[in-house]
Amino acid sequence: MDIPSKYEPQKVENRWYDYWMKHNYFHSIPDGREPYTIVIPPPNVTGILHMGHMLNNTIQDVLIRRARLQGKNACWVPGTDHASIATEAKVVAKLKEEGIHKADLSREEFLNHAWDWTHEYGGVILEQLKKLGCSCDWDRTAFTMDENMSASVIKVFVDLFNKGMIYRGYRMVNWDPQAQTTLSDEEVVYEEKQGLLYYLSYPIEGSDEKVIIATTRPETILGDTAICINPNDERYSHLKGKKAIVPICNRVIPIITDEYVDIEFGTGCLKVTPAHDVNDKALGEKHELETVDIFNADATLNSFGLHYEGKDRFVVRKEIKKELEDKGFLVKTENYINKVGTSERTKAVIEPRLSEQWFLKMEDLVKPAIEAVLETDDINFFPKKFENTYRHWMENIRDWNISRQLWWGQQIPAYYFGDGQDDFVVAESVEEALILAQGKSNNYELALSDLRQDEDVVDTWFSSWLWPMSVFNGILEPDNKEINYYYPTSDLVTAPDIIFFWVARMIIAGYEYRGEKPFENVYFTGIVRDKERRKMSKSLGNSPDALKLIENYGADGVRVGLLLSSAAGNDLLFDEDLCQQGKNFANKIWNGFRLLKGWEVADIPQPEASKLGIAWYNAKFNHTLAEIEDHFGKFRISDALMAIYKLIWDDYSSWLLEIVKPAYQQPIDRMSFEAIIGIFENNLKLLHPFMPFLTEEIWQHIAERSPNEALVVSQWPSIQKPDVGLIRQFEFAAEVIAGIRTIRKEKNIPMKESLELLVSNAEKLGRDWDAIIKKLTNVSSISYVDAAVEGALTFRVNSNEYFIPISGAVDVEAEIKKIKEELKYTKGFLQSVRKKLSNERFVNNAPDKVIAIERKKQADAEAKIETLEKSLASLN
RNA sequence: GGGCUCUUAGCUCAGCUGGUUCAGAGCACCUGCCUUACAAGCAGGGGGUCACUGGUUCGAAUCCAGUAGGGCCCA
Repeated sequence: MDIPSKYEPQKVENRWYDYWMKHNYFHSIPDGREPYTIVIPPPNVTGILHMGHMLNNTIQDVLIRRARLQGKNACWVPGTDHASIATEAKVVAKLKEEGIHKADLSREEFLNHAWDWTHEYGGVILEQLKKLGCSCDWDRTAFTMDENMSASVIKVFVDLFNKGMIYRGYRMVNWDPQAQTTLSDEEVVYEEKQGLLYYLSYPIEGSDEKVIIATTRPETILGDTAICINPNDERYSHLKGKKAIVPICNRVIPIITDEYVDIEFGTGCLKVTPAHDVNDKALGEKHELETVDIFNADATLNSFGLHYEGKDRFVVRKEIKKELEDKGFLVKTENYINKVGTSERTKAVIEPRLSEQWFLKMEDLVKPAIEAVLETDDINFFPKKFENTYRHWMENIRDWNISRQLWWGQQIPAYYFGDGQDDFVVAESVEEALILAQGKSNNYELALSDLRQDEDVVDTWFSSWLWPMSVFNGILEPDNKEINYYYPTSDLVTAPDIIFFWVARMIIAGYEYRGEKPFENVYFTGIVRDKERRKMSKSLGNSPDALKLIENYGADGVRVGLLLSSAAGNDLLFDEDLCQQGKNFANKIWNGFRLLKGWEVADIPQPEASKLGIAWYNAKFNHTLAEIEDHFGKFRISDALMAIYKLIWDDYSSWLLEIVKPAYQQPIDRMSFEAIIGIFENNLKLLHPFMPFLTEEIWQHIAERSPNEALVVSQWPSIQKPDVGLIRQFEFAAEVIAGIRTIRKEKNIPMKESLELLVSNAEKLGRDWDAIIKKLTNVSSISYVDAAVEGALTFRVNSNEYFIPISGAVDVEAEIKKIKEELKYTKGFLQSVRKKLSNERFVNNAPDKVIAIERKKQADAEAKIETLEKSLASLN
């Protein structure tokens, strides 16, 4: 048959993915087998595949495919989340392009647009995952705004409210004026920005004196309601009890004292603006100050901004500087770098803003979640170092602001029936709300039309924290067959930057709603960076096109490239060369397969070399398999891959195939051939989780297979106890082979020219290895001698000495020099071992095992020195 | 400013509870080879005071303390 000499992934990948889908291999239903479950970290519904997704989902696919091969009931649930801020921002932008303003739409109209958008773009990323080879159970694809998912969110909200854990509060929140919504602390990114420190003078009422304050935000003076000084600051003690006049608006404000003020900072005088700064708000409450809010929702100034009304805060900053300067209030400015909070999503500068919000009390909820990770090890983090991060956050947790001033998401199920602070009820439906409201208000005339539902939606994470339960409908039907079978899930694979947003909260929700962990292990991947260690991002444009990579290197090549360099928990410095390495590997295996395919099989006796080679490989395979299992157990995915890579490239291709390969145009014996096919198939099984397409393609080429014999559902090899002695002997033989090759290379003796080998076999290596040595080095005969051979090139392996007589002059001087060098090194080594052994404290304190090892070192070195000295004597 | 973490070959990283897995891997590099499976390959080779300083120990890349320099998270 005609097989191309290069593997062509583009031609086979779609075909096998379709085949897998057609035969439903990825679909899971509960049965008697052990479940192995992963829920995908739902990507943003508007997202497209980027490097982080590729890494993350490749790892999940490796885990799930391996579990499937191990005979577990593997279930990988895919899906997306509705990402309220990001999606709403995109929809608003798109509508704007079409000349439609959100403000002109009703909630329903806007949501229709958002759903249209979701239906159009929502599936894109999931389709891309298929290109990568992800073996998700697509029948289970979920979306955080699916009907039952939303119903779960509402049910949980009502439940927590009824338990007294959700409350309304007037809080200083992180306000994103662009998205016009609140952000959690975790969604705020602090950036260093070059700004100015403005020194402003405020007149003191009834005197000519002035007081100078320093501020980074001069526009907020219009919201000032006090000046604060430190009571211990003698410079200002005479101002105590007096009043100051705010420039421009001429508001008369008290001068208060509080130790909060840092005497060293600025002038030691602080202007207090309770509506626009968290610390000032605290001061305001303590000293019962007035609160003057000068901003509109979009961060333009309101009527308190006087003649600046309607202008943006940054415009006002410039203009007010000029006005203050003109009127003589601006004393000076200094350059000042301050950390400014910005929105993770919109990049807008965050405005601290007083706002009415819904909060979830965290203090009690967090307790079982802390215990599970840090005390009982019910849940394991890989790498473990993230437990510290987790601990720090959990032990200092603050209440969760769960409301968002958006429309896209689950609308908060609170219904207002009056204007009073407490005139509301919380219920799963408006009908239930009405009954509750009638009772609460004692007004049985209340009608549905009297109820007004809260405008806000809940935070997207308030949906996704239920994900491991809600994808199995475990909230609405807590005792259904699926949730009972699949929950708790097995492994979660995610990036460390959402450890608080998501991982911690899922754990909290899991214990609250099922009394059980949501997953057993959490594997944190690294962050994908470019070669300069910069995080890959759209704005930097340093992220390669994921699909283009797959096109160029094949999905398998990209998967291998990503995994090879991603040690657990370390950031991955992505380099396209890595994908090239993956592609090369695919080609290597492909050609190994071509070699097998090209052989003619005959019923002839099995050569000794092949027999021994195969026995050795089986030992080596099992040895490596044990290593691989160990790596998987510790989530050392890249190490597992590297072990397989070396097994296939070095042990299988470079050694075994060369050992059994028949001479040109000669047939191979049937026994060896069948053994090699079996070996190759086992290799393919180990590799399948990493390179699913290539391995399935070759697997199906090897033999006609029925659908239930496909590689994707075959059986992971079980470990046999390896013959360690065989492995050690092979290593010795390999050193002999390398020795001969080195001599060929040094003396420029071509492979075609056969050599004679003589050996002084002090190590008593079995003669059965001779056949392999001869075959791989083109040695015509191996003879065993007791004394050194004159006129020969030599090399040593341990205390064995090898001689290669060659016609022509052997450089005796060079041989002597070589031996002397070896002798010198070995003697030095022996001396250090002897020193150790003659140290009484070492012998008394070191464990027996260590001493035995040292004794062996000593004996080996002594034997080697004897050999060296003998050969030296024979040369002289 | 607080917490966590890291520093090992040119690059990316292993190195578990101190002792032959102790100085390793892959890539890159150098030198030969177009040897009919594979030049996307084969064979061979060079390369590191384990950041620095001290301590504990019979013994330290590994444990402890300090110094310098990175990174992450939180304020």
